[in-house]
Amino acid sequence: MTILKQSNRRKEIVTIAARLFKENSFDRTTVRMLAAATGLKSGSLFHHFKDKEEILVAVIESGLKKSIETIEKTTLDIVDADQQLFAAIYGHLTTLHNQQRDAHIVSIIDWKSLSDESKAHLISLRDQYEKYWQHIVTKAVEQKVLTGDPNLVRLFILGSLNWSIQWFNPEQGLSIKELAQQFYNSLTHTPAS
Amino acid sequence: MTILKQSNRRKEIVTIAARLFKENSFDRTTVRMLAAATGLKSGSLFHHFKDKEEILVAVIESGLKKSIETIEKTTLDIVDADQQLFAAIYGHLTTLHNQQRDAHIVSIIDWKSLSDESKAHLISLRDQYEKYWQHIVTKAVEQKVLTGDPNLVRLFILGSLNWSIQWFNPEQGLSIKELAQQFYNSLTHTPAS
DNA sequence: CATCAAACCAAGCAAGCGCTAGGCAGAAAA
DNA sequence: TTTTCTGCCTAGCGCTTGCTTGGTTTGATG
Repeated sequence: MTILKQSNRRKEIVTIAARLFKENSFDRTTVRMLAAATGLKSGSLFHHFKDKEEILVAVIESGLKKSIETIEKTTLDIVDADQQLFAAIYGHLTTLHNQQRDAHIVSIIDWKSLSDESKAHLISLRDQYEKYWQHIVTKAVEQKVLTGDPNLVRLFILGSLNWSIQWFNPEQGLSIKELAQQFYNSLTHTPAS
Repeated sequence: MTILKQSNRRKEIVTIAARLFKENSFDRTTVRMLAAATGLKSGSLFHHFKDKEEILVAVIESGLKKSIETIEKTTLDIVDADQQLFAAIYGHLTTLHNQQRDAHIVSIIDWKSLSDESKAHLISLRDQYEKYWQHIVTKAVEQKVLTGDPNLVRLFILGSLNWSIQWFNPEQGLSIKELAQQFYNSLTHTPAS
């Protein structure tokens, strides 16, 4: 609201902050660590952000926006419910583990560190993202690809995917696409090829 | 190592700490908050624990032990793979959301705040718990109740269940048992009754 | 060249943090 | 009765934290 034009410097800081927040969590990342990583002195950060929390908000916001962008691009022009479901799974795992990964991961982990005001703004973004999922899951249930209350099924699936940040490492073993395939198969009871 | 006999006072502190850690996270819970909640002065806590991290370790340990106890009691004498799976799901959700809930939740959230030495000890406990799950899932796959690589399927399921701490509230709407049932149905594609 | 705002630095403050040291009361042990 | 031990308090130390203040550099613009 204050700074309309997102300066490049700001974006750089957000990118670096996302990485540090992911590695250490928000609370354990000090402004001095952020300063060192960005090549600034600690005080100079507050020229770009009014306080530390504003950095976190910017990080989470960027991650959520990227996720929304991804799910729009990769699912909106698919007709079949099962293919659409797979695309959504693959897209979600990609934003988590690969492209822009850091930002989305932070949005999953550090909600607790946010003040109520900041939360309200970000929750509406998150809701927007989940609406896409809701639509996809509902269609999949109607066409018997999935079973159960769409609302709960959506929560089950997203939880499962989000949890992968705890154990999945794309640099060893499975690729992201393979993981998505395995996940889709288990979910829909499709036998392995 | 120092205190072999677990004093009652220690257990009380662990219980209260579990609640606070869950509400605020470990990092945002100060020793002064712990002291206030236990009715002690902040310094007195260190008569029972050598440092703050030892309190976290004790909390997580108690939560994991409770989970192991629960899965043993509720699944070990069941023969059918599908019933065993349901019991494990129900048991896990129970330790998360009801009985002793705070402790297990903390073990899910606050791994990052642990030093490497503390982690090693707790991971072996967690592995022990997951071995039970591995066994149950493997059997379920063999009997076509579930589909896919048992290792991955286990991670999918536990992730999904753990994620429920982000959105599920047993005091409004669904009961824990109903949630478990819904989850089981979606997972196995069992049509709703 | 002069101007001015944006971007940064140097220095440090106030508050809060985990934790320690030393002492004291009361019960148990000798 | 004296000693010992446990559980707690009082007081505060040393350090780190997020953030502020006042001044300096830089680069674009008239």
